[in-house]
Amino acid sequence: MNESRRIKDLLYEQVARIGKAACSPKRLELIELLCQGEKTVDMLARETSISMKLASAHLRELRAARLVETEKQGKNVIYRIANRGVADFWVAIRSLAEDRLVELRLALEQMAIHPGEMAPQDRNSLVKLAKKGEVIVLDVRPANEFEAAHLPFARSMPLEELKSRLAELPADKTIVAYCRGPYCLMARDAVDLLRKQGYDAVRLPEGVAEWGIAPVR
Amino acid sequence: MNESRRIKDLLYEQVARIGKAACSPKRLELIELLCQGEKTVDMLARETSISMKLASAHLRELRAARLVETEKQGKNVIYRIANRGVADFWVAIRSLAEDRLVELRLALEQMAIHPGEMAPQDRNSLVKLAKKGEVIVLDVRPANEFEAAHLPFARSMPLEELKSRLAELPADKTIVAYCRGPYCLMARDAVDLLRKQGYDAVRLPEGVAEWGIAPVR
DNA sequence: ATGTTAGTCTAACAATCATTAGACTGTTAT
DNA sequence: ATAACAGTCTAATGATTGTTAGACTAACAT
Repeated sequence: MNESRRIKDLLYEQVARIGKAACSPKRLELIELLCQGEKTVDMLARETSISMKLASAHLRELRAARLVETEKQGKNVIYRIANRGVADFWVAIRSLAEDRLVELRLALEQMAIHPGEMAPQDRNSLVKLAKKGEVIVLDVRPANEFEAAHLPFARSMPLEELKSRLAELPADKTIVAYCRGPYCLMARDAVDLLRKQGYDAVRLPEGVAEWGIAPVR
Repeated sequence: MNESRRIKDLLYEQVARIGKAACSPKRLELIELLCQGEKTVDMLARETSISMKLASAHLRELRAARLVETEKQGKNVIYRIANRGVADFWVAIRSLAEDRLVELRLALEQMAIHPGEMAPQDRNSLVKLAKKGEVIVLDVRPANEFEAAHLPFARSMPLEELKSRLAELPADKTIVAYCRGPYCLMARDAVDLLRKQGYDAVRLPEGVAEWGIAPVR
């Protein structure tokens, strides 16, 4: 009888290792970033506004749970998610959180007060429109993230370059901007800028993780 | 710039509340139990081999994350999972853990050394066989869990009653026993007993949560 | 060789969490 | 009324974490 207790405790303890990896806000943010593509420690530290030391410590936890893998390249250490299941898990825990926690839904609604928020629509029809060139799907993340993975028929134009590259965008097409996902504000800022310039722009609050597109390499 | 940092921190913090609920082995075990159907605090405490006080404290955490709900019934407090999404999450985190953690896979293989472990097979064909009565799908969990939710065409025969009710089982049919899921040992014990009695019995290491069947009420 | 960059490791402190004990609150039974 | 039951709440403990600082290492540049 106590035998099976020991076995059980062992099993649940292992599953809890994944929970432990997911119980810190910063670690979740790191996972989301890594879903966009591989990154070095200080890229991750800068994006999450924490010290490299702290980033390193959090990444160690994620590695202990085998959710991320590393590779040394020159003097950099490159982190990436272990596989697509990790990205799926990030989407799953986020969607459970949004389902259960009113506070989170409220905060997201606050964000959506900005003009140009897009109602989540059918992905297939968006892809068709993008394929025919009837809308421009604009990826405003840094270029290396676009290279690692992007939505079908998307064009890369990182937020920092947007202002100076406006001439490349046709003024008569609807522009659908997206970034890292619903918690990332780059697409929102891009839409603000585009609308001020007279473009018909909307934000798609999804990214490659939500579309189930895994980064290459 | 710092404005969006604050917003982001808030969002990830909310998601981390779900992670925190899932970072303790005992809380995961409680979630799994509640996936079988509603239960009182001391039922949960007994099943998980912890004190009622500790169970109460863990359940408070789960309630803070809105993963469970309570209802007072007489002098008992009844806990149940908030909705089916919670059960889906339990299956998701477990499957990520099994994918990523060799230690967990090894422990599960140890368990499967027992005779009568069934290879995970097509659910539809199992249901068809059960419907035609060509196999007996046997639910060996306590009766109230069977009532809350069970696999299609399953028969209830709780493990404790199994020995005394053997006469009810046809000796010429294959018996597929299941319980609360892969981490529960009741079906394994049932299969051991049935095989000793000469039955052709196998264990299906799945339960209602894995089949996406939510408990009623 | 020396310094710089990019990162890890260890130790330490503070903060949080798990667990238990003890007092407390309703509810039912007598 | 009183006792028993089922559970919560508070406070206290020890154990784990989060976070930072300082020493360290490996790769590259000069």
